[in-house]
Amino acid sequence: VGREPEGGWLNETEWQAWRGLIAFAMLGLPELERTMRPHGLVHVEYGLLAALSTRPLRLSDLAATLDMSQSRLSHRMNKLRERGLVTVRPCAHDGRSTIAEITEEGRALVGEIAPQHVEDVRRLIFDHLQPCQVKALGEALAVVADRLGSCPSRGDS
Amino acid sequence: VGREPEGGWLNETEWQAWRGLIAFAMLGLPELERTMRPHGLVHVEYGLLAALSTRPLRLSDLAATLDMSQSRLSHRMNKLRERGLVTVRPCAHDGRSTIAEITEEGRALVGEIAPQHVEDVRRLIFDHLQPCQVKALGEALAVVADRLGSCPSRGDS
DNA sequence: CAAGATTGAAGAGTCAATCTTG
DNA sequence: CAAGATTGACTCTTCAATCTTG
Repeated sequence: VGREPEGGWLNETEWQAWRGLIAFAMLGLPELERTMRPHGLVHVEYGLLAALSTRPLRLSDLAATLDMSQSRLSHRMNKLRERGLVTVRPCAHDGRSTIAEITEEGRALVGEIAPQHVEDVRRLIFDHLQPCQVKALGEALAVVADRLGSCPSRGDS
Repeated sequence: VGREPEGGWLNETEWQAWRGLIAFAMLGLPELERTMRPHGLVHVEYGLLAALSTRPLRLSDLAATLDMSQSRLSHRMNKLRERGLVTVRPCAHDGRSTIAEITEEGRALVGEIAPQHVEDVRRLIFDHLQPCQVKALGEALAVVADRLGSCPSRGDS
């Protein structure tokens, strides 16, 4: 925002909360990216591998899980496929769908990165909070997820 | 993250909080961008104009205020200058510095966008929270901001 | 026609290199 | 040499257009 020109449309408390969210976006997220970069990944690619490490997934479901557009997913999957971290095969039941699966190399990379990533998340956020604060944070932000998760405003094109 | 492969390195509560933060990044921020796009701006450019609407600023200070790298600022300022939304002049006291100032057109654009932006922020976050939740959110995230704001890990190149 | 998926172009962000002034 | 600032190359994201299958 920038502290609105003509007085405050957000009160002092709201302003602090908003500043915190923007700080997370402008400082916290780049910090996560810095951990991924030496491994040749961006954060969302790690998310894809982590999701696939549980079980193979339709590309559509994968995109929905990570709140990505299909085209964004497609570009990321191209890279991951070229690096041999995932494989892709047509779905047996629906010729339109594609199933993505993680490879052994992909699984190994996730295993290598995961501890660093969790440590990042702790160092960035949770090391500084009391359990009750974590709870409050989660409950407050759950609204965002619920509200936006079921919104018509998304979609690829 | 993606719910780590081998069990939970984050407990249930932390997981919910983390999910909320990522949801904000993956759903909330793009929503803000969608409001800016019809005006030919990205969110951070609006932030720059909003900051400059208070008073002229050295580019360095502007970058620090918005937690941007100098090169990122430079690229954005090129665009804003070409569109006539800001002007730039050398600093009188230090030949290395540059002072940025908003133009009348820039000020008008901020005035046009600001109400929509504030409404976005309310609709996304604060309309759904009790005052005490806003307070808790702000206090929890203030730690993040403080912690990351004074970190050695940043810098342009 | 709708759903799943891919592609290419344009805009934005990051990094490294560079330039100038103190 | 350090600080302020700029540039170019490369990568990532978005959007619109397209293709295929149900």
